[in-house]
Amino acid sequence: MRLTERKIAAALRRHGYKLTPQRRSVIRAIASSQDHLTPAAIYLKVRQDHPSIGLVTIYRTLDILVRLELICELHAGGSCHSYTTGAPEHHHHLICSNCGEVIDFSGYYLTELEQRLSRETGFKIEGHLLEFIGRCQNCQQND
Amino acid sequence: MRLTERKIAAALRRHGYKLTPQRRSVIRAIASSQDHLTPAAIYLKVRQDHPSIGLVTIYRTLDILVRLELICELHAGGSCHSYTTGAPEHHHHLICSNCGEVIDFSGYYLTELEQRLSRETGFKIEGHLLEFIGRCQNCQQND
DNA sequence: ATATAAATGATAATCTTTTTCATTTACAGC
DNA sequence: GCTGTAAATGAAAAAGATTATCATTTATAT
Repeated sequence: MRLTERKIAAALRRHGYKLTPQRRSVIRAIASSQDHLTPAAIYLKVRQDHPSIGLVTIYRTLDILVRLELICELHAGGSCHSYTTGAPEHHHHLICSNCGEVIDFSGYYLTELEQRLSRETGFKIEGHLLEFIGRCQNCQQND
Repeated sequence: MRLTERKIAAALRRHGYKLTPQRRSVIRAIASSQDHLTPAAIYLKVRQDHPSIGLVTIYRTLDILVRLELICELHAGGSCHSYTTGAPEHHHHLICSNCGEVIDFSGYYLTELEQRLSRETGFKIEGHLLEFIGRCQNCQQND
């Protein structure tokens, strides 16, 4: 279950940030997309509503949204620095290497492995990054 | 078990690439470091041996080494585009969020999860990215 | 020793991301 | 509804990161 535009906007306000039309538009761009978008791609989308928006505003908004964990940054498949809508619960991603579609999956926990690592290395584990990359059904057929 | 400078160099040659002093030096920079280095950091290190080396050579060498899977690219902890020595077997990384030390761990397989995802989504899974981030023992003490 | 394809470094071009700062705006409080 | 104020925006430029081009150099097979 992905966060909707409404929920992201509400969370922004709840944290004391102003809800400007530009920010709304950035959120909409991300929330309305099945796949992950780079800052430049978001910029292009948002400019349809706000022709005079600056790329800076995109970067600033993305920073905040990532920090509040309302959107996720993806890494697998060569595309660092691209973003997709967040989700309220702990989850991971499955990304299509062809079309970029992102599927969330939850219910998988790395607690045991985390404990093993902690025990064996003395690390105090703070987080992890787990992403799968593959071909979605659609892209398999059209090959 | 990490690949040594020797092994990486040998593998390069085996794949038909020339073993230049510059490439040797890039490999040494990465292999001799406990943690992960950005292209710029590698550039600085290598310039001690090769004051006239170009940053381009660093990028070109990194490209090749990644493609041959002789070095790994790290993503967790904010530092995309940084590199550490590869390993001959399937493994994952544990990265210190403070000093950047990288620990490899192996013996963990995601086959079951992979099958579940494949079954549930129809994706043909090609690979994955699993990295943990945390504080190493040293950095926990010096806080 | 030599020929040759591959690799290098200098330079410039192209992105991408950050800084700075004057102007504008969302919204809390009245 | 107004209004004051801190926060947000956009323009412009600076700073960083990455890639392209090309003449020169070099590793290595023979």
